[in-house]
Amino acid sequence: MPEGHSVHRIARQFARNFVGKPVAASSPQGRFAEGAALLDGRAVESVQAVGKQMFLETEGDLWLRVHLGLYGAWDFSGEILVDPTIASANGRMGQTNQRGTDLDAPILDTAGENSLSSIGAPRKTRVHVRMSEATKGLADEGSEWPPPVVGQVRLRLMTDATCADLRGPTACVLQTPDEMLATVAKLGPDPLVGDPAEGERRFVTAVRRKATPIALLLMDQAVVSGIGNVYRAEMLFRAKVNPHTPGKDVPEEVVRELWRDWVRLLAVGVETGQMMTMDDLTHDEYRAAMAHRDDRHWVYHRTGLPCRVCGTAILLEELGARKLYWCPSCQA
DNA sequence: GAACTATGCGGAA
DNA sequence: TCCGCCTAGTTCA
Repeated sequence: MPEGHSVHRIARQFARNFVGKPVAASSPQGRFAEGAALLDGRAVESVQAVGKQMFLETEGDLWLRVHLGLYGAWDFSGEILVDPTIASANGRMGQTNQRGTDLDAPILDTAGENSLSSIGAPRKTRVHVRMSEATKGLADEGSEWPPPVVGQVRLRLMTDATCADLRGPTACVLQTPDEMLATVAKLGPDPLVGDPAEGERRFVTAVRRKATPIALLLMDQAVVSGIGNVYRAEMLFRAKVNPHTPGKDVPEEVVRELWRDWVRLLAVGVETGQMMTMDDLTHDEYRAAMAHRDDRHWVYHRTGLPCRVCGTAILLEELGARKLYWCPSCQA
């Protein structure tokens, strides 16, 4: 479900609230009982997001690899230190509401009064925001500790103050350091991992070597990490590229432009928790666009609606079993 | 309460 | 290329 920005936000939450502390691990649902038993009691040493995957390192050279897939989500509760680089810290991360935002982030106006670039010591909160249907009703029982288990919790990680519940992941496995490195080695560059210039080089090389349509390459996690169906459609529109263009036929300068756009979009997404792809709109224009559900992007989810730029009806087609939205005129 | 949908992906065919 | 995973929100009856 979440694209790369959400996973980076989650990793920051773990960095703030779990790294350096011993963790109690359990699998209330039972499907990760053995893994949880192995993790239980270990200190968390580091956490890292690469693309759509998160890696949590514990003492004893054990790595937890989590991929949220389409449905996965982390719920944080209890006492939470807010990472000053992200908009807010609490609640559900990964799963998003229909507007396509992380539920932990305000829907609107995050760049204004709730400024993200605030400096200073992390704030401490003791909120217990619950957004999903499955977990609602607990907001008034925020003092309960440990939090009651609601729904299918694959893995619960708890320090003495903070609780993180994982539901519905595609992958939740333990790895050795070598296995973890092998997993990362298969992934394309992530703008927030390593040197972005080196990432650009790898991306350009990978794209321009293949005859595969650029729309498929952007979704290929071996080519570039973290881009999902929303960012894919929006990036191609922003670059005015026909989705069917073979990678090798996309001019090198345009490929570089795509990478740099991903660098920008990911940074904004991590800060705000929103996939803000219409950043060149004025504040008022953006507000107006946000006013209607499913109408916050250039082309994503806008089948049949007039293109915001030229008025042509936005097309929907299936490509690689995923829905592709694009403007046949702007992206001719 | 059923049906449908989803920002993903691995494996079977 | 299609299916299944496995969860939750929305829509519709």
